[in-house]
Amino acid sequence: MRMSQLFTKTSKTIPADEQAKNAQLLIQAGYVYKEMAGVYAYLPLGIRVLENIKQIVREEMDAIGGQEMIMTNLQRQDVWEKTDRWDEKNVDVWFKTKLQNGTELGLAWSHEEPITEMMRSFIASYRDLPVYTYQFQTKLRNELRSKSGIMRGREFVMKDMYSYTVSEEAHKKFYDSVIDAYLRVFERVGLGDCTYLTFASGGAFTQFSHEFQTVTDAGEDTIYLHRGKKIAINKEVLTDEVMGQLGVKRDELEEVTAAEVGNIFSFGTKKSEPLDLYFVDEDDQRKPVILGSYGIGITRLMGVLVERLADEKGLVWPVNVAPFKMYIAALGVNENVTKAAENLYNTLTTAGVAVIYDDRDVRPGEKFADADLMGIPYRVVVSEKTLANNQYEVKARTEAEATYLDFDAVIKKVAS
RNA sequence: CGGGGUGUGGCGCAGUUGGCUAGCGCGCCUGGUUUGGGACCAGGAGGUCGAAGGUUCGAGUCCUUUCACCCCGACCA
Repeated sequence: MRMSQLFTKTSKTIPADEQAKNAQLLIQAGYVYKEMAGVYAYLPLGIRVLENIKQIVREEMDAIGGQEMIMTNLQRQDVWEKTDRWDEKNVDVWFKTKLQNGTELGLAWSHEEPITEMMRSFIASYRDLPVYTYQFQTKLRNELRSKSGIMRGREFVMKDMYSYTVSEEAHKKFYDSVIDAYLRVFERVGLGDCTYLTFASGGAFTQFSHEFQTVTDAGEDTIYLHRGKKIAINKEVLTDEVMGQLGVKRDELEEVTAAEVGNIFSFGTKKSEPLDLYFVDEDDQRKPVILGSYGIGITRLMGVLVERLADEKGLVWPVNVAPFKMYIAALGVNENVTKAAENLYNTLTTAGVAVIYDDRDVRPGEKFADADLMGIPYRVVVSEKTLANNQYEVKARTEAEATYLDFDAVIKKVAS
């Protein structure tokens, strides 16, 4: 991508109507556009980050047997009535609308019911199980108050996975594999060292559910960390009994604020019974299917990355999720400089490496400031000075010192 | 939903107790000089002050209603 063709612009000032650091920086750097409170559009830079995060999640979900699909945003009333969740007294985040003939529809705030209803078409026998399916979907929630920028919006992207298994044992096994997969996801997006498997309130079928909480002041939850065991307990379930079960002592725990980036939950037969999702086992016995649901807030994760990693100069992206790996800044309007920069840009682009080439006729300071604000992991400077030694100046976003490399070394640096 | 705050060119802001043709910085357009950390000079375009109603000789400044946005709280399968 050439900087001169990118339609978004960076701004020298932060938007006055945003308080959250993630929203301030993402808007300032041109990653997102605020349509209204809690509703953000993802611009060319923003969607690249989002897609990179999704791809990591996709790979990990596929690795444990997940099959990707996508449900609909318009939902039926009758499906939700089966679990008594159509009523706004029970679910207060509904957006609803009507067909022209007056039929009421719901706008998807979750997909547990519709997807389970759908599975009746495909699950009849134990031979059809297990099923693990997931999607990346936009959820619409009529939150009373949105806040924290893209971390708590009325419209957001979530990866939600659902498991359908024959027994509690089979469920438990998959559930545990999801925990491992999630930990790999958070490791790969660059939050491994500050994201904790957290014990939270369960439901009718299990004592606990599990959350994945990333430590950040921008979060909304209070959790108690056990750094040694790399686990945490949500404040809502912190009791002597729970601490005893998990083998931790109160004075080993550290109270911190965190953001929930993932949640996994066992439903048992709580959904399958009212929604009539049964299967027949080897002994011709009719049994309800065991359900689990597993979510990762994709857009929230992006917000948390900003909150955790940004510095006083702007955004900072880990290489794995950055919109571009390298920012090529050509300094001056010199012909040789332009030629060398174009060559580097073309070589990397042809090799499939995402790089952004600042080909604008602006002063060096502006290019440096934009490279920093946009948070591109590596910045390479091409100028008469560097070319005099047949070299390129390469600086990591998170480091102060630059190194000088020749052409092949620059390629090697980002092509790995 | 309760409490608090804010709406003035694209962005960030200033506009004393109501008073003349509504300012400033950034950005934008034209020309020129510049080119290693957001340059400089000259000239220019762009707002009717969130919206509606009212008080007044006169309203960005006062009153009423309303909309939007931010923050705190409550809420968050």
